[in-house]
Amino acid sequence: MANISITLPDNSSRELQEGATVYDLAASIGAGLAKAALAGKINGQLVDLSSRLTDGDSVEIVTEKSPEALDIIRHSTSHLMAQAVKELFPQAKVTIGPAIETGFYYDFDVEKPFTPEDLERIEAKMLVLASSDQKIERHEYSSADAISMFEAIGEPYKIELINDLGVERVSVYSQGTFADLCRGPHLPSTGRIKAFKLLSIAGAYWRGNEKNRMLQRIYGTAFIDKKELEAYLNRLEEAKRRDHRKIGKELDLFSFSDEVGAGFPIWHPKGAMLRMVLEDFERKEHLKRDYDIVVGPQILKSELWQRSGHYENYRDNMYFTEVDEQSYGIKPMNCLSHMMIYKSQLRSYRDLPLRFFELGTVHRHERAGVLHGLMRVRCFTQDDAHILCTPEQLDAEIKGVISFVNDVMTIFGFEYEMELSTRPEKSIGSDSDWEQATEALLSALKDSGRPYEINAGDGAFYGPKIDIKLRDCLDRRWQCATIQCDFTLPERFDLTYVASDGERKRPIMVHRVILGSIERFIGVLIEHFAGSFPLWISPVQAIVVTVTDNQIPYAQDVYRQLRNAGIRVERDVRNEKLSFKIREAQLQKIPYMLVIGDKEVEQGTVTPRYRDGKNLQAMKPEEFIEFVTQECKTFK
RNA sequence: GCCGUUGUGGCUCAGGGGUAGAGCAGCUCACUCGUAAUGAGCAGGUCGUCGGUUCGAUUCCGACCAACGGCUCCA
Repeated sequence: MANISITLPDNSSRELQEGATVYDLAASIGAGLAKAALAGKINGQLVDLSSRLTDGDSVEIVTEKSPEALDIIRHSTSHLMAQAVKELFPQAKVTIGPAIETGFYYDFDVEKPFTPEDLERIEAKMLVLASSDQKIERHEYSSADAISMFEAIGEPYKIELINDLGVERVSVYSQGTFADLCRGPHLPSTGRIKAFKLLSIAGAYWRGNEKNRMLQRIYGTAFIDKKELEAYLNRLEEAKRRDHRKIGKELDLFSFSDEVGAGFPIWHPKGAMLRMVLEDFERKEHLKRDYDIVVGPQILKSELWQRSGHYENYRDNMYFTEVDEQSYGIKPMNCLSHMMIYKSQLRSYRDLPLRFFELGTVHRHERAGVLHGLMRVRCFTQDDAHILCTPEQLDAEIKGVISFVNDVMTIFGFEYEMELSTRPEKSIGSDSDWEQATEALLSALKDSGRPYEINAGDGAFYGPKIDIKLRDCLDRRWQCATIQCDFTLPERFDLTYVASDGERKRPIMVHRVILGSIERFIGVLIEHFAGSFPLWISPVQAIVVTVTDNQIPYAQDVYRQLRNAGIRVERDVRNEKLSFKIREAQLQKIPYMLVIGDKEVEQGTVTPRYRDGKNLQAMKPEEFIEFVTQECKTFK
């Protein structure tokens, strides 16, 4: 029999008999590797261990340590789940079941939705199937054969998928009596699946289209071993503990009320204080960067929204009101009044760029099912600005915004990623406008030296945009900042400036937010810090705590001094045990507890206890004021 | 908007066809006690809303509202 030559990742080569598989290659290298092998990579393409090699292939063995391992394990686990579901619910129709970032899911078409008890049964069945270590085999068929096969076993969704694929041949993976259309690759046998858990049941539309039938999706996750699975499940628990809705209630920051309406947060004193600190910070930072602060009204005539195109494209998300037979739209965006400010006088190229900043509160009628704590609400305040500039200035302005975002995210300690979104199907504006705007954003992204991704077709209807997603301490991503180019609104509103040659020219408008919305950003902050905010943004920075009633007059005096100095301080002079008061302040995550007993009264000091349990040296109240002031200056 | 789950005093939750219970918080009293819960007593709910079934519903059924997990959508 002829020999073939295979190249390994270290560039060494190996001779094998013709017809050898990836597994044979692993076995020829060593028994240990053969045992650890999960899949292979031939010429960069992920394949099964059973794949045959041909002469000249370069091959890599995928083991648990390979970055691709997790996806393969999860994908095979989703098949295992489908197998279990088919055994328990033979009438269920299988659809698709991919690996995702945090695990996997599989969508089924069933008459009756799954119950939590079903989930337990399915998981138990999966354990049995895994321990029986069934071989997972790949077979190739012509599309026509595959279709008749799936017709015979009554799987219409698979037939639809094959028809849409429009290819000659398809692959089918089988394990036991279960067979599924799939590109693969998969683990060699079900016994290789060692650590998984089914997590939740949800409705999901076939092919993600809400006009299609709703399927039942089961989410699960799988890891290389039990230890990693446990670590992940612990992280889920930690995320639950940090949930901003829970902490928001515990720290008395905000609430929602049926009587007020869904999606309308009510800001309690401490939450409002947190907002105020952020808003003051933003005003200062914007003034530093030559923005002008402006203010527009909450409602504007409907005719204006018609002119802007919002009425046409965004009406379903808007609230309207009518007074004296005049219809008004409650603003879902702040751009219109900013444009009217621009239009209020004749502008020269010497005036540009103009940067109008507004902490603009907007209302958007989001669909009922999408609301989520502070992350998705119907009334929120954007740190919104519109930059009007010449085409020549666009590049520098966008770069300026990106550096602004970077400065702010560094202060809060967030990592972030950038994405460019291009023209969507439903849009206004000419092709050339879109090209020019997209080009400007792209060049700024390239110049930033940071990695970025491209989301084709995900732009706003009036222009392309850069979205900035920050990562919190649990590695979750949140859309906050966005920079949107707009060639359309200046056109619609006939915005002009007089250029150096005396000609009237059209400015470009850039819509941008840094934090995004104060509401969402606070939600992210709460979860990131688990409610233990840095001193500079803590709504309550310190609390004066007395040991007994004897110290009340002095404690009041200290409280007054701190208040007058602008420290956000509270006092707890209740007739309670010190340990009880410390406990309450601790649960409120107040950075400093200023303990006052007889000793402090005598010496005219306070003893600050940080919320991590450590005491600072006893110090004079004015020293504490100085200390807090300095810390806040450096955003600690 | 769609699928599923849930909805009991301020909070966390138990209960269940015959007109409601705990802990915490609140209030009162006693204790004046130095770094995560002092003790005793009191008070507090038309069991999300509106209909239906029933001699009788908070408990069963339906609609609506809201929250939660997703889908779709988005700052």
